[in-house]
Amino acid sequence: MLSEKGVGRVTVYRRALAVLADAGGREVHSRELAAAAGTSAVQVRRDLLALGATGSARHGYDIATLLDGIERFLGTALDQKVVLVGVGNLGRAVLAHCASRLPRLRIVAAFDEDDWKTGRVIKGCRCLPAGELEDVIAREGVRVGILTVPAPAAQETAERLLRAGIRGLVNFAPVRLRIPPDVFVQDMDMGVALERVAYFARPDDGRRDIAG
Amino acid sequence: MLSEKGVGRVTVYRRALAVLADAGGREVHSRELAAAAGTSAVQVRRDLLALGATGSARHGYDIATLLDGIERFLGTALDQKVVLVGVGNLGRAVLAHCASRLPRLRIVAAFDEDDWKTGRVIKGCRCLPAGELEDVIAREGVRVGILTVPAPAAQETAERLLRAGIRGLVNFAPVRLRIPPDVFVQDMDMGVALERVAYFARPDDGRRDIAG
DNA sequence: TGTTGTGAATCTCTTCACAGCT
DNA sequence: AGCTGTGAAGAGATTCACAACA
Repeated sequence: MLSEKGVGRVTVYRRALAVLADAGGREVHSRELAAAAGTSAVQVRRDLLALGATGSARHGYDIATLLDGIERFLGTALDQKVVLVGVGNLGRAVLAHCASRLPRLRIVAAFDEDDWKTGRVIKGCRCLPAGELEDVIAREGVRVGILTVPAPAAQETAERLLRAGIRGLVNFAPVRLRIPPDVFVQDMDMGVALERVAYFARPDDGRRDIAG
Repeated sequence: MLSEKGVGRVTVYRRALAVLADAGGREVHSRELAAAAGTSAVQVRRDLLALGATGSARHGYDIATLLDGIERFLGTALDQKVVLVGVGNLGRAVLAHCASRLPRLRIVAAFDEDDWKTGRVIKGCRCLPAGELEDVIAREGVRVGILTVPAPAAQETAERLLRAGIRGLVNFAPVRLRIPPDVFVQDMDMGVALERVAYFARPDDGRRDIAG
């Protein structure tokens, strides 16, 4: 009942609402949420409507009710176990980010090929040899994986994760994964992102019409 | 003449084409490019058409010609100077990634508040005190910035970058930046990404109909 | 036969416009 | 007066279907 993009926006609303609630706020208008989430007020109202929330013309939306509604909508999504594969620079950065900002998504283990990394605790997360990947995922029932391995290892690693039971992936490797469509993949390709920004920020901002 | 999303896809095509060219390939069919880029053959043909490239029914597209066409389309975009602000875990990971995979986007400097980081060379990139940010950007004419600072510093840092002349940003901070619409911003919010994946990978895959 | 090029249809998301409420 | 709720319109992107061609 809510678009794929909409789910992303709702998580942003949740974040903004949590801040407002912490600050002692009681009510919020769609316009404010829109500003916080970087979208329009109409879009906010549509999204909130789509997940059953409702507000009053006088006071807008009740923050506590809204938060509760979003939590109910997201359901078990926010309290899941996660594994991360590839404890390089990026892997460590992601581990740190998750630990400090996403406490409810528990990273049960990080995996790496390098022996000298395994056995240690990195950013509060135990690091295990890649060989134990299947065991841990199956035993813990993990459904979400984060891929921070080098590009050449991405496809093979993804397949291992899928075989072990993973149902959703955040893929930081600059590679398009070839996997069945019933597994949700979110690509985080910083190369593409950077080149896109470079394109739209380029000095020659003149339109190129029909072929250069 | 090409959508915002299309530009992102074209950069992926370019990557795939470079690999094919290195392997000695001469021609490529839209279907192959589609597989490499994770999209459909029709989409590829539309994109290529939009940037003026054309193929033959017999042999598909000529790889060299296509690469050349894409380079001409992207123009100066790929050879730009970039600055990065925030040399934490994530910043270092991004520096390493750029150095190894995006050699043409030259990161002229990384900035950080912490004195013990500045003055050193990290991942092949000189690290300067944040105070020199405006000077370097103006002097070098940098138009692209990467934000890897902590969330609380993101808005203020972004404003400093914009005042100094930055026209496009890759924002890794989990914050919606409030900046003028003529500056291109690409958000790379791993929190949103993870929560979205968690949602679509959740165990309770049952549809929730009209309100819970 | 298999592929490109492309008008038309479709689908999805977003915005507009405004009725209804307080 | 200002906000929510929502049908209708609009804009974009993607897919369908097929003509043209080698």
